[in-house]
Amino acid sequence: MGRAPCCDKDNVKKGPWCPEEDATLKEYLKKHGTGGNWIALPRKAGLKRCGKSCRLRWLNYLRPDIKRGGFTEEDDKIICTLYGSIGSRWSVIASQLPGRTDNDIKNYWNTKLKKKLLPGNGSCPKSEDMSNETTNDISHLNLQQFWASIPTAKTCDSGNSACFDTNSNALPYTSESNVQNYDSKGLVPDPSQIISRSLQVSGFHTSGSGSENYSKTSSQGLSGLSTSSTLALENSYGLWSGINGSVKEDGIMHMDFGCESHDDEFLNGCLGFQEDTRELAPYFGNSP
DNA sequence: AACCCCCCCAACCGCACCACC
DNA sequence: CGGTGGTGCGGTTGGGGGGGT
Repeated sequence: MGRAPCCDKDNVKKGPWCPEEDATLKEYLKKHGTGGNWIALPRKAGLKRCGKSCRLRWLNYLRPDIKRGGFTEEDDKIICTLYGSIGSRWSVIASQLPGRTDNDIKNYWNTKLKKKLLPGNGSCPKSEDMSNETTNDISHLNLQQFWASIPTAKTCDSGNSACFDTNSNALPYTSESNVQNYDSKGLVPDPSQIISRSLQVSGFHTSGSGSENYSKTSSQGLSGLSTSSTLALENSYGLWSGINGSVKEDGIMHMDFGCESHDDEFLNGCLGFQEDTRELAPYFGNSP
C-alpha cells in the first residue's frame, strides 16, 4: 500500500501560476514565512494549490534573490566540472552558483550544455581550454560544502578503510583490465564509455615519492581526516579537468587537483584509484 | 498568412530521506 | 524501532513561443 498523497488532488489547481496566485503567495510568505510547513501553507494563504507546488513556485521563481538566464562561460565550466565529478546532483551544483536554482541548472544542462558535450560538438570547456588555466582551478568553490554533500560513508571490506556506497554508479574501475579513455585533463568524449569495465589514464606527469594519504568522509568534515579511507564518487562520468597525476609503487594513482585552499592546506589534495578497494578515491592531504 | 516543428522551461510526479512521535 | 508526515530532489512532461517553410 502506497503512502497517502500529500494533498487532495481533486481540490487543487494544477498548471501554470497566474499573477494573482503569485502575489498571494509572495504576500503570505512576506508576512508569515513558511511557518515550517509547506503542506498547510496553501490552505492558510487561501491558495488552491498543493504545498509542494507552492514551495517549488517560491524556490524556483518567486524568491527575490533569484538569477535567471544569462549563464556565463564560467558558469558553464563550473556546471561541467561538477557534473563530471558528482553527476546530476543539481542541488549541489546549484549551491555553487548563487542565485541559481537546481531546476534552472538542470534545464540548462538538458537543453544546452549536454548538447555541447556530444562528440564533435564541443564548445563546453574541453581539456585544451581548461588546461590553459594552470590546473583545474576550482578553488573558488566551497569545497567543504561540496564534499559534505557526498553520501554517508559505509565501511567496506578492505582493511581499515571506509568506502562510499555509490549505488552502482561508481566509476567502474577494475584492476584486471586496463583499457579506457580517460584524458588526464579533459572530458571523457563519450560518457557511455565509462560503462566499459576498464580504465587507463594517460598523460600524467611524474611526481615525487609517496607520502601518507588522507581522505575524508562526509560525516567527518575536513577537520576529521583519517588515513586510508577511500571515497567513491557517486557518478558515472569522468570529467577530469586539468588534473595531473601519477601512478606510484603503492598501486595508487595520485592525481593532483591543483586546488588552493583559502583556509587550510588540506585542499591541496589528490585523487587516487586504489587497487585493493576498486574505488575512486579522492585523498585530501599534501600533494605528493 | 498559415502551418509545422522544435526548443525551452515551468511545473508535476514519484521516490528517498529525515524528523518526530 | 517502526510508522507517519513533511521536505528535498531528480526525472520527466507538456504547453507555449519562436523560427522555418
